Amino acid sequence: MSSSSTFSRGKLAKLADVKAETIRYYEKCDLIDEPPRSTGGHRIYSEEHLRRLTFIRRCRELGFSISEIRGLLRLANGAEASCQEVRQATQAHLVDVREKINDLRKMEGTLEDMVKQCESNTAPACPVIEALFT
Amino acid sequence: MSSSSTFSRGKLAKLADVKAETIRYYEKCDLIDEPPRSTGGHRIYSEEHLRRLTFIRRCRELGFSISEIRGLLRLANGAEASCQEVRQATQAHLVDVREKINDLRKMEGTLEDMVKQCESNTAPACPVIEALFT
DNA sequence: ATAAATCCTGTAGTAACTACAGGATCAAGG
DNA sequence: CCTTGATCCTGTAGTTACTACAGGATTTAT
Repeated sequence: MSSSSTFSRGKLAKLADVKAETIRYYEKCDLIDEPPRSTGGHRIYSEEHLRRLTFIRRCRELGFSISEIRGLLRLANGAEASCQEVRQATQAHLVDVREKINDLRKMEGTLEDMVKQCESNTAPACPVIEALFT
Repeated sequence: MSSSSTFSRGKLAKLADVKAETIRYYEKCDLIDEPPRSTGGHRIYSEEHLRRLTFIRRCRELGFSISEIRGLLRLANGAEASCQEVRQATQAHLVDVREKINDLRKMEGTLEDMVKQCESNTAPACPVIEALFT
């Protein structure tokens, strides 16, 4: 049933679109299991590792922290009725993301004002610098 | 002319709305000058330090990095014709901020979709988790 | 068989702080 | 003046999520 390809760390990195060193880091963080080794000590990864690593990368792209991902992985591998918990975690994270957007919008507005002030300025001194000091 | 109050580190921290330890950190980063010391070795800050620290805090609130602030402080203390350079630095930073907002908006959209999928789900398994694995 | 590519480990560096430990000093009250 | 509690001193280590070595060993390709 399951194709049973195996990969070196570098190959897995390419397939999952993650840097090779990052894989070692995720192992240290207990996000991915220690894989079996070759006789020479090289890590040998499976399709399952690839799946899991892809999941982790997607979550990181969505801004989940390592410990949040740990939680999601627990839910993913746990009992079936995890959908509600996943939704709650996602919603909580959504709140964070929206807060960050709000903060950045405020910054954007202020920076826009600063640029405008600079543009309309004819005096020798910079009014923006002055304003920031006050 | 200039009132010449002096402050301890803790007092300065409160006045500038910055943590006391952060002041020491900024000194190590060369953002603020080493102040004179009391006979016992305690730092003695002046109004000028307060002005500068306030400037730094404002900039941090606008998302400027320490090294960007170093640049702005150079402009602020330098020759008069710095307004154009300040505008350029601010505009460059504005581009960064807008990029971050865009990224976060994308995250927001995806997270909203995930929550919706979770809400309309009646199956035992969570479709979101599945999707992230694929 | 040999050379190039990849892998191994452990450690240190990044940004911008924050949090100690173990003392010394300062400010206020008695 | 003296005590006591608050604050200050230094240096170091921790935080997050990686990234980048150094100095070898192993694997892969020719």
